[in-house]
Amino acid sequence: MATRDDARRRKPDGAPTRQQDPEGTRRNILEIASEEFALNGLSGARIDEIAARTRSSKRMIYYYFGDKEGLYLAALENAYRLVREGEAELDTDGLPPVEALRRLVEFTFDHHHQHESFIRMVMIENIHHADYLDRSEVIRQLNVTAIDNIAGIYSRGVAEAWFRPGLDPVDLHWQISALCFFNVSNRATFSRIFDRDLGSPEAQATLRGQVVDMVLRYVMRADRLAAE
Amino acid sequence: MATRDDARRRKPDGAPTRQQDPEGTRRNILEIASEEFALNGLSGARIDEIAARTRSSKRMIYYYFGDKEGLYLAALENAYRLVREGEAELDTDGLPPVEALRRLVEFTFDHHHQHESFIRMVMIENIHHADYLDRSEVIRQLNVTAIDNIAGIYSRGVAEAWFRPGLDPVDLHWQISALCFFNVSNRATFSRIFDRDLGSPEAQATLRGQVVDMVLRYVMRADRLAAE
DNA sequence: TGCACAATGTACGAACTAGATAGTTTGGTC
DNA sequence: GACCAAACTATCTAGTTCGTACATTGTGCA
Repeated sequence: MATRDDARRRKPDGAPTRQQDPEGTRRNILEIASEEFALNGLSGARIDEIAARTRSSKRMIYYYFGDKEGLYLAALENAYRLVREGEAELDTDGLPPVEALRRLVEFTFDHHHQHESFIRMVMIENIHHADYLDRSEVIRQLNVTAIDNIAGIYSRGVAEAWFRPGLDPVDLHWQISALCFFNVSNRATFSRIFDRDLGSPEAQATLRGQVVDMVLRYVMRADRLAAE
Repeated sequence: MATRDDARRRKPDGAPTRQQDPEGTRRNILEIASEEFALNGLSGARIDEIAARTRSSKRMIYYYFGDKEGLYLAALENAYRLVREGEAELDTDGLPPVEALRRLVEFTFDHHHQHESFIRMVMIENIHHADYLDRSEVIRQLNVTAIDNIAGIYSRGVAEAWFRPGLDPVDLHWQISALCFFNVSNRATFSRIFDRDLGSPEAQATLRGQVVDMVLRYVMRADRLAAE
């Protein structure tokens, strides 16, 4: 298939020619818009600035996305979709429960760390009281799988007497998310206030180990822990 | 002392008279500005809107705070000061280490919960990569006491063989903060995605108990846990 | 080949927004 | 009661920002 990499083709005589590429234009706009919104927020991002960085024009933004809010919503949905797709890569089948849970937490920690702009979009969305997420049919459907994964690991762990019973997988997901999310979302203020660079590889390695530890200690039976 | 409650006094003939009250005007502007910034963010908040809600005027905002960023910085410092002052109310002296730590975590959880607009200011500041916090001499000085408190409890706990050794009080503070902060900061998106109202008193009580549990299990020696 | 419609470029305007200018009133001091 | 700095009011402006009107070009299809 002949993909179009360059935005503008040229006629044989060298004069630029308009080229139609709806999908490419749309994608290009969405990419730039996502960066700008993640960086500056909904009200902070500027349509003109987004348009300027695009290979396209402001006219096309309105043509494809309606208005600024429509563009923001599309960027938000895109961020969720990308990240949830990435999560599908995690495979804990066949691992013993404790190892599976450790793996899940490490993966979540790393994944959040690697997708800072997704984290920022979620922060921004929370500033807006999740109003736009609420309007999105798409996003809610994307979030069930994460729970299935945890629930599976947890129930195996309980069955094999490694984990204590009575915990709720959604709550577990909440706790893991809290630690992994905060690591990215509040790094700036925490680093400044306590005068530590929490973004350094060493600091991240330490935090990661502690987060794993914290979750495992929470879930595992006390008698299993004592045996360490 | 004669405090001024009404913004405008009136002459005997009933005509409004201009009244001077620098401190009151400043404080009034700061209050309204804090609300608006916490609600809408730095770029989202409107000077005109703030001025309109004030008992004062736009001119006075510039008179006292220079520009929009100056006003934002003042609001940020105010938020930190208020919350840190509130934290001083916590007293764990005389409590056994485990109870003291439990108390500390519960207090932090409740305190964050009660000061949502502070949390929002910190979120907003993180969106801005803590740039304004960086410019503030005032704020950094406010944050040492929190660590002293934790450090004291922890070292007592280790000495009395309830807590395992080798943990860093700042890291501990990080973990407690992460859980308590996330509870407020991400409530909107989490509630919507998992279709639970995490703001309800019941949900909050559950989460609170789990957070306390999580921290205690992380800090306590395994043999002490097993004895429960 | 020509038609209908999708995709794109250019220019502009109405509303908004941060901030400035100019002048007035107040309360304390000597 | 004259004087002055601080506190305050009313009004204006330069620049920005979202969004649109109108014109033009490309493409699939009858």
